[in-house]
Amino acid sequence: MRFVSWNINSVRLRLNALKRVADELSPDFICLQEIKSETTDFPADAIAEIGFPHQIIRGMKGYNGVAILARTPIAGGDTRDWCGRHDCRHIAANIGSDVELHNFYVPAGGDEPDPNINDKFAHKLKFLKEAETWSRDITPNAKRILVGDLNIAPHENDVWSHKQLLSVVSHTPLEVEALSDWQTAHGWIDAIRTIIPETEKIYSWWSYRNRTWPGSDRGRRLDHIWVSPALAESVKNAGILRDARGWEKPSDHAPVWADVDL
DNA sequence: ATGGTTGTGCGACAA
Repeated sequence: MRFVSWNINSVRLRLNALKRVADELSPDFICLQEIKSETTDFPADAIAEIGFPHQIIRGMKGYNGVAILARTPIAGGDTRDWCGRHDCRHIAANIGSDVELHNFYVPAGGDEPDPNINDKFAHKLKFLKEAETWSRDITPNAKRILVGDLNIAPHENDVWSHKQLLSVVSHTPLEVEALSDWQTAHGWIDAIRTIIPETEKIYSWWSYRNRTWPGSDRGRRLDHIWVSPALAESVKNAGILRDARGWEKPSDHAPVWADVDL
């Protein structure tokens, strides 16, 4: 089964790009973040025509919002609010008989990497801590896939310059540690890095704010696909559709994908 | 050090 995770940055604005992702990657499941659409305004029919009639959507006006798209029937999973907010940053589905799929959109965290003066950064850290606790409490042996825009690039080769980004939100040691704690709390395995070694620089996001694409390639790997220990040996391939960042009217994120034997 | 761009939706705010 092929899984795609993509921060689409407005689903209504990028239906054509979504179709292209579906055509070029032929995924079985697509997890979207930042759909920026109320659930009632979600372009469900158009996406059904692309080949994904089965949809679980959690949207709100203007901001955030996540969705899981599937070719075959799926059931709504165990989703919840995080940090006591109804801000549509997580949705889950039960796929097949014994697999959970979790789709996350972690808060970006603002600009200042100090939780004492930046509420957004404090929110990000709290969210990561709650996700860690959740990961420790869920049953240990189930087949699970966790994807999303986690808004953290953990490794040196997940950013264009480790040194220059050490105090930039998304790559600070505090966040990297919090992400690592989340990951180890359940033994989550970084599927993309099981295929593409940490010695190779790979990115999934390039800022709109500087004209770095594709020239100077100042990217970060903010988007992730993790699998539970039960699926450790089941990741067969993975990658990032870098080209999508160069399409007309692109999202600032490229889709990431992984093939998992279920 | 600053500002750079995009999206929602029509004024900021978030990223």
